[in-house]
Amino acid sequence: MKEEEADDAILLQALDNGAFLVVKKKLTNDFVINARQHVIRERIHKFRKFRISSKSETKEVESESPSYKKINVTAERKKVRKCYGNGFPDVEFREKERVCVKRSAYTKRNVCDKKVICVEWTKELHFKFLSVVQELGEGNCYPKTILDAMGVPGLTRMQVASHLQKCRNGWTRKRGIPSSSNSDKISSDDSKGIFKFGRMPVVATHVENLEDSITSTHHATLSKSRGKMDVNFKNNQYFGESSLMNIFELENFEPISSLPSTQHGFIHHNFPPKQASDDLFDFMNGMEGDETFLAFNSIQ
DNA sequence: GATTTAATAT
DNA sequence: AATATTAAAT
Repeated sequence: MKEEEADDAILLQALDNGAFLVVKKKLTNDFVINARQHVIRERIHKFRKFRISSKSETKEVESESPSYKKINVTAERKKVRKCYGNGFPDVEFREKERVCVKRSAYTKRNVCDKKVICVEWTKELHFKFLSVVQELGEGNCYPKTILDAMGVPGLTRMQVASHLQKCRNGWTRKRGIPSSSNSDKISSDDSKGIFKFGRMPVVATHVENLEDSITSTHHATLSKSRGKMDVNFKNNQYFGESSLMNIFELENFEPISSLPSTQHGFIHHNFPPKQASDDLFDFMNGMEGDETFLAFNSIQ
């Protein structure tokens, strides 16, 4: 076997085992910078649509690609007004969280971009969810109950509710409720209407789906051209910044344009460039193993 | 008034 | 597709 083929075999094996990032040893600072740029680029991409040009009434989308469109802001405003009414706040503090969540794209200045913080329902988190749900049993699965039982620090009730909704609907958010549910509810016990709320999701199905989903999404594609890039990302969601963030155990971070404020207890939320590079470098070099390739997994 | 849920927005 | 957010229902 040629050396290159052997390398590919190892790479593929690592990817099959769930690695989302494969990096050649020995790490160079160039790589770190490169990786970081990927993160930055994605971050920019994520927020660029919120950037508003103050002069024209168009929302500017700055980019190297020509495929970005300009969006009529007034039309958008109408839409927003329709959704939220006239006096909607553009800043909202979530329950019990110190995280400031900004909503919608309409501030006078582009001073702050907004960040909607999403919880990633990792395998671990979902399993915890499932075990709690099973413990609670049919008829007792309320978002709040589940949330309390789970005991996960930053998690909110709404997030649990959202997840619960998806699980109940067969891992989707499609409209129609399973046809059987109505008849079950009414026929089996109508005295209290107990079955109406607190419904338990169908656990077995979801475990299956989850496994499938995870394994499939973690098959990164090997790039044919070697030497160019040592990182292979399949898609933004699983191989992008959130994965990198997981490595650092960073929960959330702010858009580039927003500023410092190092929260107590949290590692740089604003992710200063220099610091980030150094951290990544240290982290990866500190890893065990002396193989040609080093692979690690975002979901363990 | 708080929570749950379905529906919808992002 | 996955999650957040809203608005109606309880």
